[in-house]
Formats: sequence, structure tokens, C-alpha cells
Amino acid sequence: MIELPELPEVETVLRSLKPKVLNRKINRVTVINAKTIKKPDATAFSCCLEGQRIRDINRHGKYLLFKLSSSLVLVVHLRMTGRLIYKDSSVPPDRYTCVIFQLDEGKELHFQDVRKFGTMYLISCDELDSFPPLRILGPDALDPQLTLDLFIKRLEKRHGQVKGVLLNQSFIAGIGNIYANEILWTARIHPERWVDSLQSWEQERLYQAVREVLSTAVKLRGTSLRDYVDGEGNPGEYQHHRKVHGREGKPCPLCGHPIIRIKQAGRSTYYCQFCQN
DNA sequence: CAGGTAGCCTGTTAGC
DNA sequence: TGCTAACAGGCTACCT
Repeated sequence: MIELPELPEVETVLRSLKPKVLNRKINRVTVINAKTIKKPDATAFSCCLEGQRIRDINRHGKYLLFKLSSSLVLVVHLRMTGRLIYKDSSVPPDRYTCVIFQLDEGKELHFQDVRKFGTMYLISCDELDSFPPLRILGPDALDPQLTLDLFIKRLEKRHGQVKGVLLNQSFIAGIGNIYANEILWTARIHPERWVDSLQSWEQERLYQAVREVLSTAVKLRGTSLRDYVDGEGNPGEYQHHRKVHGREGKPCPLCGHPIIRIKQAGRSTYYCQFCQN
């Protein structure tokens, strides 16, 4: 079973890396897998980054944003199997290393990615709001400004099944398949429900579940099923708290009935047919 | 224009 | 046992 970095995992990577790389200088960048770099080309990417200092790290949904000197922003998406690992330069890169950032003081930041789906962009900070992958994102799912009112307003503009809406990053950003399943179980809403049919108390339960599930997962440093580790290579703990995801046939923690698995838009959905209506 | 889906990738696993 | 095929999955691009 493969895990994927969603909001809590990306937030954990950010928190573990930030104290280590803040205000550190990038001395040299080696691109091993050119396809990781989407913009500009790999040569320009390395060239522009050399000599930059990392001034801040932010996150929007599943995107990591490294703010650099000279008004540049390094945008990183880990997709399924991407990792950012901080290590000593004496440790050789592993076979999945796609990009190496050599920092000062003999340290390196390695981007490793088994499936090579992860992406990086280097853009100027005034491009941030208009930059296509970021422009379409809704508010971050844990953004304090995402109030219940705003959540419901955005929800009521949506159509289709509630699971699909949760996964749509233009609705709110950061939720992937694992947490969508966990959120819907917590909200006791059937994943195939049409969003238009949700009653106001169900909309509110959904909002509360989004916040509760994601903030708990952040506290537990994310879910580690196989690939995900934080910036120091440590796994998270949320996998022990999962109620439905990856638990087909196992008892629902609330009612004991077996968890059902179905496919929605090609992705596995896990739910309890008794608790979720 | 909204909704559906192929393609990107490779390690793991189910099935023969 | 050993091989193959299906599967996992976020996002973009393309299609209807």
C-alpha cells in the first residue's frame, strides 16, 4: 500500500525543514532528473538558484513555497512519492534522488522521488498569484480565514459527489484520497452523496471534520504507510488513527460493520455503509 | 463549460 | 516458483 503526501504530510515536512534551512545559502544545484523541473529548464533552474538564500518556507495546500532572496520562489509539489531530505554532504544520494541542493556548512537537501511525478518550478514572487498551478487553488483547508460561512458558500457553488468535491483543489486545497475518506467517515456522510443534497447540519459536520481530521494528522506528523517521511526521514503516526482508509473488510470503529471499498473516479473510497448516510 | 479520462512513473502485489 | 498484469495516485492536458 502506498501513501501520498497530503496537507498534514507537507506541513510536517515544512516544520521539520524550516529550522534547518532557513537563511541558509544554496551553493550549487544538481538536477539528476530533468523532468522534475517544469520551469524554467534544468540549466536555468540550477543557475538561478545558485547563491540564493532561503528566506522563508510556506505552504498552500500540498505545495511548498521556498521564498528566496532576489524575489524568487521555489515551488515544490511532492505528488505521490516525493521526499525532501536534509542530510550531511558526506551521505551519498540514493538511487531515487532527482535533485540535489548543496547548501553551506556541508549540508544538502535531496529531493528523492521513486515515481518521478514530483514537480518543481522557479518563479518570481510577483508571478505567484497568477501562476497556473497555484492560481486555481482554493483556500488552504487549515487556513484560519476559512470560516464555516465561507466553507458553506464555496460548497454551495459545487456540484457532483461530495468525495470528488473534497479532492478538488480549487474548492479547498490540501485534501487527498486518504484524508477525504477519513473526513467523510468523521462527518458521517456517504462519499457518493451529491453536495447539493447536504443539509446545513451536514455541511457543518463536514467543515468540522475537515478541520479536526487534518489538525489531528498534523499533530501526529502525518500518515506513513510506505513512502512518506519528514525532512529528517522520520515517519508520521496518523496511520494508527485511520478509521476507514485501507481498512476494507475490517470493522468500523464505531459500529463494527465491515468497511466497504468502492471506486470513485478511479480512486479507492473506503466507508462504513451504516455510519455514513 | 463541466465532467470524464489518458498519461506520467515504478515498486508492490494479486493472480495464473 | 516465476512471470505478468493490475494497481496505487495528484495533477495536467485533452476529449466529449
